[in-house]
Amino acid sequence: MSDLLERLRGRGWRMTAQRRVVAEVLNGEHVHLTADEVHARAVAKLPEISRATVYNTLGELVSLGEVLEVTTDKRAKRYDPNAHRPHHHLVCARCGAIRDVHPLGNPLADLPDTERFGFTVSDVEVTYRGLCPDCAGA
Amino acid sequence: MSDLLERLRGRGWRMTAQRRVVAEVLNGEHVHLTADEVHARAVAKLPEISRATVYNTLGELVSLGEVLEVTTDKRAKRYDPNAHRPHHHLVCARCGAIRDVHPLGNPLADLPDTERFGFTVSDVEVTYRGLCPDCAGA
DNA sequence: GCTTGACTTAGACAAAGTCCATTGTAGGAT
DNA sequence: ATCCTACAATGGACTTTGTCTAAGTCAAGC
Ligand SMILES: [Mn+2]
Ligand SMILES: [Mn+2]
Ligand SMILES: [Zn+2]
Ligand SMILES: [Zn+2]
Repeated sequence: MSDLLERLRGRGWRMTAQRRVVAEVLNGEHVHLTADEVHARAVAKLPEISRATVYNTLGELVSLGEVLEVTTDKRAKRYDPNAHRPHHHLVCARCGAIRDVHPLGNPLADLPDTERFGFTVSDVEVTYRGLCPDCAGA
Repeated sequence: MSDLLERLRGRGWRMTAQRRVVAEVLNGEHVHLTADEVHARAVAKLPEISRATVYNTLGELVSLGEVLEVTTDKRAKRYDPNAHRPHHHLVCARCGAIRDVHPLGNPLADLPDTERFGFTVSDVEVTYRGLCPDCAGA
């Protein structure tokens, strides 16, 4: 998305080949790649890009609110370019496939005051788990 | 809980000092310790217990359904002895405090068929985030 | 085209977790 | 009570994921 790149340049981001490539890799719907996966795809386009730069760039994109960190997987964080429409995730317990989903209702409203222990609750993260059609299809 | 130990012995678990100590450490409400924290507390009661044994025992307790793995923290998995009453978690974004919570309603019902992509959805995991009273009180 | 501070790099380091060969022991058998 | 043996514990090597740093490179403004 050159949209994204424009926006970042406007925010004073110095444009480099490495950052362009990372932004290109993080493009599309239902994209939830680990840092290593991003690195592997970036290397295919720009062989000399380093792991550290991928980590740095992902971290910056997260700070800037352009990419979300998702932790559906207990092993590695995943990076989600769909940061502008709030959503939750549906994960296949067998193969790990991840889809963006948009449930009805607001789970925040379902948490009664008596269950808040005085916390100021500001956010909720929901992960649905099950089997994808491929993995369920006997 | 000797309840737990009894149940496990009934299932053919060989009872050892190490397993007893790990089970003792995992006792109480709102307990969500990392493996290393479990190890530290276990060492206080049984100095020679090894890290590997703590990991093995926690893994077995999870397989047996007696302990839940919780991943509210992106760093280390946490182990939750409250496995018999389904619940969700409320996490302080600042200090990491974790409380068990029991929301109303069933978030599974809030996911329309059109948002299921053919998945067989069987479970949902909800994490509320905010600030605990201590961290919110400036 | 210079200059310069921001960016990139390779590799060391760290934290969380797994694996394995060896040693120890719980609990049934005698 | 003692023996046996399959199961469990141990320490350390190894892997994975991520962070940090010192030195080299380059985008962009002048
Ligand atoms: Mn997503
Ligand atoms: Mn819990
Ligand atoms: Zn699947
Ligand atoms: Zn707090």
